[in-house]
Amino acid sequence: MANPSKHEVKQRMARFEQVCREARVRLTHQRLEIFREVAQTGDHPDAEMVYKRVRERMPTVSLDTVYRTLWLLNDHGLITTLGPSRERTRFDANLASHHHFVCIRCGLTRDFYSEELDDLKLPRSAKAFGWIEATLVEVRGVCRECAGNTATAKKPNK
Amino acid sequence: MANPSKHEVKQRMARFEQVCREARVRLTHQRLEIFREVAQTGDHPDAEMVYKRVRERMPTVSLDTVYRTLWLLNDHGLITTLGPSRERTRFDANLASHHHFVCIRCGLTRDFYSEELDDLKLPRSAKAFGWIEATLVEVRGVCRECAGNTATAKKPNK
DNA sequence: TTAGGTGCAAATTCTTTGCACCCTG
DNA sequence: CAGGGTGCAAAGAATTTGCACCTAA
Repeated sequence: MANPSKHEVKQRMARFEQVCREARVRLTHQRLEIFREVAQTGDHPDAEMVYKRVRERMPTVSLDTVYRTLWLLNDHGLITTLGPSRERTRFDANLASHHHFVCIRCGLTRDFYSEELDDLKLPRSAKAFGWIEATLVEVRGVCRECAGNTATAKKPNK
Repeated sequence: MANPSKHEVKQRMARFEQVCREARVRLTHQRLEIFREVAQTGDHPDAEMVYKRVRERMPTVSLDTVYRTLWLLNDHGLITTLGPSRERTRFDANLASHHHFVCIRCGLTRDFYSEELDDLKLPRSAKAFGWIEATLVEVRGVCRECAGNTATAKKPNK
């Protein structure tokens, strides 16, 4: 398993406590356990998975607390989401090899092309996971419209 | 707008008709319009957006037909999805710069590190979209377990 | 003490499904 | 003309919210 080291987990927990204190966010048992669960695994669980695992140690947590806590952690920069956060599935008819620019404020996603990027040299650690079909580069940034217009920004999660 | 050229759209439509015929999938008005909608835009719409736009031309389509058709097109390789298809939001406590290996069969996602990949040279076309915060590489492939065990594969969408 | 946080249950939102009728091949 | 495809309505999932009680600071 490619889980973070004990040391790394400790660092994450420390940062979590620090950020919570600075932001005046209460350190409850639930939050502690929910964060610990995400911090100590390398497999990027979804809310349901976190819920199941935390419940083993803390049988009274509720799923809605897990959701609330995960988004809270996300809003405070303690965790991130894989792929576009809180969005529905989006479709793409471009079958040619291409890459994406994604605006982290409004979600705008545009294709771009680069032969150089289509054929990246990958480190051994990446190849070790299995057979590789394709690599694609996701460029995260702020699109021109959002950069020029603060109001375009997505509302933070409360 | 970075939409595909008229010529490109025509090619996509032609491929669509060809694939449908080969797969014995009926070419209905609905499918034609739904595919056209995805094929002619560069903005990666979700099901709801496709529905709204198609309905302007074809006021009787239903949302469920849009869903069914999009997944059908996906299953036949005529379109793809952005990010992990049909999955819920997944969380990640790894704040260090890193990249992902994603198994296209089972969804396994693992981190890997590469200073070289952290600092890719991007083409001008990518920079033109706006301010760039970070780039991350997504390696798509088949993990070792799935490669060795066909049964692990995710069921195709019916 | 006291405002923020939690669990519960109900509400929403998004997506899928069953069924009778319709239309492509 | 036959069987796949569609629209409708209803079911199912996934996620969020209102509220009364609880608890960290």
